Amino acid sequence: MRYDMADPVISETGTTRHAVQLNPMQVPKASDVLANELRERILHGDFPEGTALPPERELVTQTRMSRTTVREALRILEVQGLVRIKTGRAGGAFVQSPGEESIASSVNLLIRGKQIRLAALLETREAIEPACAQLAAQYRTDADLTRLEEANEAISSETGSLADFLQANVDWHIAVAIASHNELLTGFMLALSRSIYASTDNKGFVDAEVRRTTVLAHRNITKAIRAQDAGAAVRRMKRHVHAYAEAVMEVEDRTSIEVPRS
Amino acid sequence: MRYDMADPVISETGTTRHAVQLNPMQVPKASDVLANELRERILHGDFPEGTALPPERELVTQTRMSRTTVREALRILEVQGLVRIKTGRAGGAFVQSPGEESIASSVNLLIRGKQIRLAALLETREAIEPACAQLAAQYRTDADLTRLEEANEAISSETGSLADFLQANVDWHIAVAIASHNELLTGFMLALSRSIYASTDNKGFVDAEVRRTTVLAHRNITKAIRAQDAGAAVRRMKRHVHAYAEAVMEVEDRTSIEVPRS
DNA sequence: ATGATAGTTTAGGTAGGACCAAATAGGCGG
DNA sequence: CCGCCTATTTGGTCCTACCTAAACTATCAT
Repeated sequence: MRYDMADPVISETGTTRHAVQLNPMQVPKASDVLANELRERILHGDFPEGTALPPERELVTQTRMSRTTVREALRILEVQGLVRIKTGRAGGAFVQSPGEESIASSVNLLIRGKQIRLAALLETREAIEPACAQLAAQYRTDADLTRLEEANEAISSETGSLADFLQANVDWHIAVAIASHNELLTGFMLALSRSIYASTDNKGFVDAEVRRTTVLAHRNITKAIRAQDAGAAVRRMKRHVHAYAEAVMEVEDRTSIEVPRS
Repeated sequence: MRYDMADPVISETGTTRHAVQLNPMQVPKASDVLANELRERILHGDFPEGTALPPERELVTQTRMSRTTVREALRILEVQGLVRIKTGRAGGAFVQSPGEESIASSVNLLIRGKQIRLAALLETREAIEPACAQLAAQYRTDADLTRLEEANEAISSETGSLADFLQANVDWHIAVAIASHNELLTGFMLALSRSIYASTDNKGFVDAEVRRTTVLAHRNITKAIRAQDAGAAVRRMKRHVHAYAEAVMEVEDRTSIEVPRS
């Protein structure tokens, strides 16, 4: 749609007028404006991580906005994980770069809000995690291997409770993601694993048998990653998560899920 | 760590005291408390989508908090995409379920904030998109096919500007994701595509040749999806995005990227 | 001197009131 | 019945005051 200048029009009073045509315009909230400004500056790297923004009352004098508005803006940035706010003297808003946590929580919101099917979660994991394994095999460092081994040990203890097992399970999967050295994938996996963990928790299909198989699969995949055998890592991870998905879906039988709070 | 009750101690004044041991405690902000409460209720489904929360001033009387606090809480929910706030009479906070948008924006923040390498973005896409293609082949509806065809036509016009081409390109990829009928994957792809689009924009390696190849690849993949040939869809998509990634990286030569504003 | 303790200062957190701006509901006149 | 206008509701902004948290400082007792 185009809005052209209209011809001048003479009104009854004789004044020359131009019939201006205005499109419905959006008046952004003051706090959003401030928040956007600060966000851009932060992301642009104007303030290195850890530096403190000016105190609220000074932002007030600088921006000539009310303290309410300034505070709202800072709150927004806090929710988005761009600043961390500390109280007390020498407190204030400290710049930080949003971590995987922020992704995870927003993914969690999506999952809970849209009541995403467990099947979809598992599908997504089947898509992402083999790739993580591949990259992990390529780029893993010694520290990554250590983390994997630790998780493996924790998961192996036959005596642990179900919750312990599931937690160790999640830890291992996260460790693989971290080893991929791809922060995006890591963020996704973090969010996914937690949600899957949560929905698997009360399914109660994890028996001793499942635990043994899981431990074995993890060991083999870890071995492939250590050997930097990307092909094997992909293949085994693919089989592992697929088997898990199948097992879950067998128990599940197409039910809508409940993902508990974060 | 455990905190046990200590034995009673007699102070010099003769008063009987119990040396209570307190762990550093976190005093949550009032607005967070309210926000959490409302969030849980919303996600729990207490308010169906589209219903309006009570007006601010009524929440004030109900919660006995100040309006400032109530407003902050609502603002948080708005940022998280759980409510949409309208002004004016009959306005207020309307419940909505967080869409792919919220994921996309938070992923975008992560990418910009952590200065994620273009290589990592492409890696991630290589991980996700073949899976999208597979699922699309399985679950695509007629509407999905229509969307794919439309994007294909838009992209085919040799006369369009670079920006048009890239936009149509993104649209097609998104269409594939949508066809997968997996909202999580769709959200991821949405975020990814935009960022990749943005960073590819000023690389200027997209010439007529690249455009022809792209169109061709899209056509073939679309065909596979139409024919519900999951295997072919995966294979072709894999090759397509991999080729694209290789081409980009060749031009890129390991440079840190600049992803412009959302 | 030294170490505990009580102020002091600087920051964010909460409260409540006043007023502005947007948008609709509802009444009024044609 | 329709269009206009006003009244009212509801969010947006500002202001001012006061509370609380935390770090610094001076003071006082040992």
